[in-house]
Amino acid sequence: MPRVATPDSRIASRKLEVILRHSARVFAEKGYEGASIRDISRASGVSLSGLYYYVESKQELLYLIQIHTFRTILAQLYRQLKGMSDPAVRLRVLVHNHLEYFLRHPMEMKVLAREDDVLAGEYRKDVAEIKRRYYGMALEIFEELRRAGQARQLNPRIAVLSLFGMMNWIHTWHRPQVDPQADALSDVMSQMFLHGVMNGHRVESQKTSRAGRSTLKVAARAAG
Amino acid sequence: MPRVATPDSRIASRKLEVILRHSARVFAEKGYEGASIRDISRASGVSLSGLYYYVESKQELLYLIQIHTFRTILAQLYRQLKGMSDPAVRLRVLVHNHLEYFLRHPMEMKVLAREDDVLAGEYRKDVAEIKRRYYGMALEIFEELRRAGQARQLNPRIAVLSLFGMMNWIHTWHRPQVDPQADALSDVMSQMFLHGVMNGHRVESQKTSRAGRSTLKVAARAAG
DNA sequence: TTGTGATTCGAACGAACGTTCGACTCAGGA
DNA sequence: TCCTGAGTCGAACGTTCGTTCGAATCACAA
Repeated sequence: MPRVATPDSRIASRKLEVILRHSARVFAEKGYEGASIRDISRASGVSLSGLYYYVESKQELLYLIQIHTFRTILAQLYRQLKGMSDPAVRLRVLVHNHLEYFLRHPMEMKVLAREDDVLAGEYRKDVAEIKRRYYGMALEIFEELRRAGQARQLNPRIAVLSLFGMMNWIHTWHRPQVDPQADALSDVMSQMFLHGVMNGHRVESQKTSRAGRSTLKVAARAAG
Repeated sequence: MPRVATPDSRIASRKLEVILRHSARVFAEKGYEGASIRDISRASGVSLSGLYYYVESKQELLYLIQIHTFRTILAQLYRQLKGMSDPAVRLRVLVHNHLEYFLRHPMEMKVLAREDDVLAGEYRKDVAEIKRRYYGMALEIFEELRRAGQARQLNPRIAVLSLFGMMNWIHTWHRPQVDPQADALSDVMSQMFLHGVMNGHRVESQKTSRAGRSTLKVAARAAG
């Protein structure tokens, strides 16, 4: 069953699934470069050379983990957005979908967030493309928010990438025993993104904002 | 001059400075594990064995980069916060200080953000401690914001870590030629953190918030 | 000039790396 | 019974890894 070209049919093999699951754990724990094929062999219970029956190289291991994770998240997102039209709700769905998947698959999440630069060639292009599709979805939703007259005049690229930053950084600090789970967490983060942490006070005008900035400038100068 | 215990006196050596600067670049480009001492030797123009006159191990290279960066950021922050009392301004100072340093030292920033788990033993403890101090500063400022009655009832840990997520994620996407510089960027991110991206609409009440959440639940169920 | 400690480096160490190869087992069809 | 192809693995390949060591060079005080 393995040895085929398309990633999806590859994953059809039960044993490859097991290998990928253990690989994700090992990559998450030691990083891609820090993890050795021998570590993965030991963790998955497959002999060193046996791994190469299912996979062409260490890079392909990482590629399969990344591409499968992105595909799944994106497919779930499309399904959940169907029928939703209110931009604010659509954004909350995106956040919830992202966090729900990430907290259910913390190892894959860590690998996705950290091993961004290591893939090369066709692997890299493939992953970059699906990632761009995902980013595009978020951007679209934010633009809808703006068109609906609800979002302020912000650089959309920065707004969306900041949102992803909030979400993806979770892998560095989230402890399941201590921190809120996906439902509560996505509520908080959606609220923060949409309305910030401040209370009833109105948003500063552009003018006050400028004044605030120059305050910083003065402070910086005073501090040397 | 080198071969001394305290990191600060170590950096007093000009040549060690050069080595650390090139090390940071190499670590940023290939990751800690992916980078070899030979890469660093080549980049810094110091022979392979020559490096070990200035440094005990590859780990110490990473340690010196991280500890020096944190020390500098923290010291600058203390200086700039002196005399500022308005919590909102203090927060903006923190954000500006963070981004200003990070965009001026993108390599160190990448190393700090990515190589969080690789240090061991005393190195690890040292870095963890100063990082905790930095996090504590942010937490304090957020609590001031709350005491001043300005911040909503949010889990402070999540709020602060989300802010750091926004800021630290920058290393994955910021292109100096395309994206705003530190001043503009810290304005946008401070505003986003404080007031969110939404327009004049009032923050949803707790009740509407719950309704919003259950909307997601229904959507998730409908989507299977 | 000689001696000394700081600095630099070429060459080598053993260990670990990703990958390959040929042999083996085993189930199922002829 | 024999053959075939999928699945599995031990052993080894050549390379690269972090680190060490002893010798060479240097600046400078005696």
